Amino acid sequence: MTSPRRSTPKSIRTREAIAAAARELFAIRGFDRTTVREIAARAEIDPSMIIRYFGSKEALFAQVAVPDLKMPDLTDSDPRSIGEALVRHFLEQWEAEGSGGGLPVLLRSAASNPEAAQRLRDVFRAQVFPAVARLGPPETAAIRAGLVSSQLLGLAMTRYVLCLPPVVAMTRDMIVRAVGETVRRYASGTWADA
Amino acid sequence: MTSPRRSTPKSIRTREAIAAAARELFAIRGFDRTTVREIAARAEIDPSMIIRYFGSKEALFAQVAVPDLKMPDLTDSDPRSIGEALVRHFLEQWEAEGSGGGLPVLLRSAASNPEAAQRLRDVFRAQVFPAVARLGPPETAAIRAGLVSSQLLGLAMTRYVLCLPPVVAMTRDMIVRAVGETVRRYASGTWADA
DNA sequence: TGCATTTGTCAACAGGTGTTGGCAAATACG
DNA sequence: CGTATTTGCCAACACCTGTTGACAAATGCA
Repeated sequence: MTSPRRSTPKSIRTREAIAAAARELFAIRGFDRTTVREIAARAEIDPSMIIRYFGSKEALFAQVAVPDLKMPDLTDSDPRSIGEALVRHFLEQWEAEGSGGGLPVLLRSAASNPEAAQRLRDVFRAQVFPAVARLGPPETAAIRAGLVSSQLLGLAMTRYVLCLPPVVAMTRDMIVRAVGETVRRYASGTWADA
Repeated sequence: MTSPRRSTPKSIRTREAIAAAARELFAIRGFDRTTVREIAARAEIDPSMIIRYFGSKEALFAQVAVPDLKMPDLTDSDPRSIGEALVRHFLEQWEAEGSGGGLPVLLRSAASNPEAAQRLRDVFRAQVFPAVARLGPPETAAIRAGLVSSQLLGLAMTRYVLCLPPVVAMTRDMIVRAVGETVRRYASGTWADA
């Protein structure tokens, strides 16, 4: 008996083709409206391969919907510019990975898919919260992070998911200037000032 | 031949039972994850009745997903309080109608359902835009309304749809104070001030 | 009361879903 | 080269979907 061989170069290529096709479709249609057969067609393989490679449609989604926000450490930067920096980073992150990123995938499905929603809450707790916590008093960290998320998530919804015309038409710099100040206020916890 | 009679008291009752059940389920599961049979079970009638009364599942959704934001006219109120007034109105509106309102229904489905998204854009144009337009210079009306929507929609998403713990835990007054200032800035168009 | 119309139930349809097993071809390894 | 293993396609499964039509019961009107 010979040692069982696994993950040959060919299998890796198709595996990534499936993952790429899944990311694109999940990101523009959401989990429910994307069928296994559609993913297979885009990856140019048989639907049954998806099950063999990933086990199930849900498992494929779980492997594909893993956002990495790459949150920067803004502890040492000018407190007046952390808001604009955060917004700019968020926009660049989204538009760079296009509609194949983990965050677009999650945001499309989170409203109607409980597991996607849970995953998004995990992203908040593991990535947004720690980054925002450092920018103000610890006792208000959760609220500050929550408010920052409400604005950034709303921005992503209106601009990329819902495609509200005025928000889509705005340039990146316009958004950075307008929303940056909001995020700065939220992140630093200075909204109670009279 | 006698005149065909229609909309008897009994038919009206079941018709509204179907609509009510549909509103509740659409609002918590979204359009795709809600089945005709589920709606029928909750309304305690036969699935086929839904088709006979409304024509199709999509037509039922269209009849049920008609939000009325009841936007107040804030032209004559104190400019410094319009933000807080708008946020408070938005929160009360949402929590009053519970999960049976037209806006919750739409927001759950808009991310993955193109027709629901179009409907939400219509609500923006017909209700949010006119109300915000009066609160500042006309040439920036679209952008101001877009920014207001991004924050209010993000708030609804994080608090009611995604249920981000810190945002859920905040009291209504805390949200009004923190987010009100943001909405005021957006609505009046004073975010470019150095 | 008599009769047309409506309201409701049941069963079934056609189509699409995720998923499975079998089998031919390609592939890697001794 | 020979062979064990993998890769891929095909057909089919069991299930669920929205929707339809036939028929019985209830109902409103003259």
